Amino acid sequence: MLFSQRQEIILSLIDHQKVVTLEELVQETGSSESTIRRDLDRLEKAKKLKRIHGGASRIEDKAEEPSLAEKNLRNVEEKQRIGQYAASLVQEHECIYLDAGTTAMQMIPHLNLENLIVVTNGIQLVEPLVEKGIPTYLVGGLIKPKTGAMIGSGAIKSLENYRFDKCFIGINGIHEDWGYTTPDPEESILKQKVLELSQEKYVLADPSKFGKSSFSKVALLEEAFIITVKSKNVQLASFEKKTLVKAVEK
Amino acid sequence: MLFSQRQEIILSLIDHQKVVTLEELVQETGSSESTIRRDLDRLEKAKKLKRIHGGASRIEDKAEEPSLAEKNLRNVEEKQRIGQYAASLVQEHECIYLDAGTTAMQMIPHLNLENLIVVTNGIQLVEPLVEKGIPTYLVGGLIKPKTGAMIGSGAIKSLENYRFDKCFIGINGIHEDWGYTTPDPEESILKQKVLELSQEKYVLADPSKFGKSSFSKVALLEEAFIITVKSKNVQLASFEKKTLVKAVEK
DNA sequence: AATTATTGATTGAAAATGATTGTTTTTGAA
DNA sequence: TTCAAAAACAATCATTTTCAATCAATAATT
Repeated sequence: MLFSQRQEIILSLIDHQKVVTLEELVQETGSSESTIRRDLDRLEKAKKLKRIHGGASRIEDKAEEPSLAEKNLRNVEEKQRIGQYAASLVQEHECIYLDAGTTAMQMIPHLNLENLIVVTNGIQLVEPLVEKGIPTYLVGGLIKPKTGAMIGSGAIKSLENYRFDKCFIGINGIHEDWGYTTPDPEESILKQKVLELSQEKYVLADPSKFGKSSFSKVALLEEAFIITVKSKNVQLASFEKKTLVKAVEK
Repeated sequence: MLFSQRQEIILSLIDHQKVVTLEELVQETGSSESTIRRDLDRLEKAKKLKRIHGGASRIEDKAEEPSLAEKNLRNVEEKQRIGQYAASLVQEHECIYLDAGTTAMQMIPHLNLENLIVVTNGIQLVEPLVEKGIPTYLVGGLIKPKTGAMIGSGAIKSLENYRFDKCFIGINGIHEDWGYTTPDPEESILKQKVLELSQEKYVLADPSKFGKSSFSKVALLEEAFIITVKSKNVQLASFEKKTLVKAVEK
């Protein structure tokens, strides 16, 4: 059996059950213990999993899971800058959509406007919004346990009651050819619907998202504007040909 | 069994019930006492829990303030009893509605069923539900800042996608003549809709609600069953003439 | 054919486990 | 309160499991 086949088995098992024993993997692949160990070594170096005594476990890219609460504290500063700029685009009397996730959440502290209405699908955004005194609508639907985002057909249906002046959505990958992508198809559909319902469309993404592409396609580059921060590691020229890109200073 | 698997069991138990005995953990994991002790040592060093004589307890990080809903700590014990009994009425494969508010929330710890689906309009209920692994749908709509409940026409519309085997709603006043009442007309309409969509209808109310009536009428007494606790201050006879009343022991 | 990469088996070392020990803490009856 | 029995504890040991390192055999590449 080829390494890539085994890798697939290993990662899929880990993905489904969080931890997997060496023995299970030997069973499942028919390979020897030594081989599996070597595979695990490689996959650990590639940061695809974490080796533990007796097997391997899923990589928890965040230090700890504070239940549903705020996590993903990576690139906070960048996200704050993006959020600040994005918030400056919003004007009084507008109705805007904020996507679930940390990036759009960073806009909230800077939303100092009267007569603003916010719609979101992220439970985490509700509390800061309400505390700011902003009238907030939450999209209904099934709750995605990991992220506290609303998804599913109920959420889509729920969305159709609204129209937005502007929407601000987060994204996992921005690729020159493949456009905006995200890992969860359910979320992808929702984002598409939001874009459809909005006059002005903004995608918020820190530089780490550029050049990457994820499983599920949301939209083409030209279908939304991009807000990001300047970074020497990312060449924006090719993206700027297709859409408006605002890169704020660090 | 691998350490990480045990860790998960241990932490989840502690998370749910605050303290856990060594014996319980031995039972639950099938590992020996020695092993569990060592696990607890490790987890204590990692600040994931606090060891106590006989087991371990949750680490009380800091004052968890619910800011959005200053939790109504009145009559907690009574509400717990009511919640416990109400939860015992729920069966597998059912789809139930839980009203926003502390009383219905008290049902959650006792909802130990497989294949249960919960719909709620209370944001506060989401986290405990999700942590229990219960598939949860949140009604969409406008958020009522004080209570974190979803209200308004959007919520009503959002509700119409569902049908419930049972619903459990909280109420502010139960009056012999005026029936069930609540102060907020918006909430009242929502509760009416929920009752309409449910097969079996339960109103949860501690004894302080009896004989009172509030601004907005939800339904007549006979339109729902009542779950409360026994109290010498309340004469239930007149209510029992009109509907089924279950008064659990204190 | 020679070289390189991958594999499975073997080895002693390291880690984890369960049982046992004697000690400390808790409990409850005097 | 005091004291003895019971329960829970940390420390230690022998056993089992898992580990990394090494080696020879096989497959792929040059």
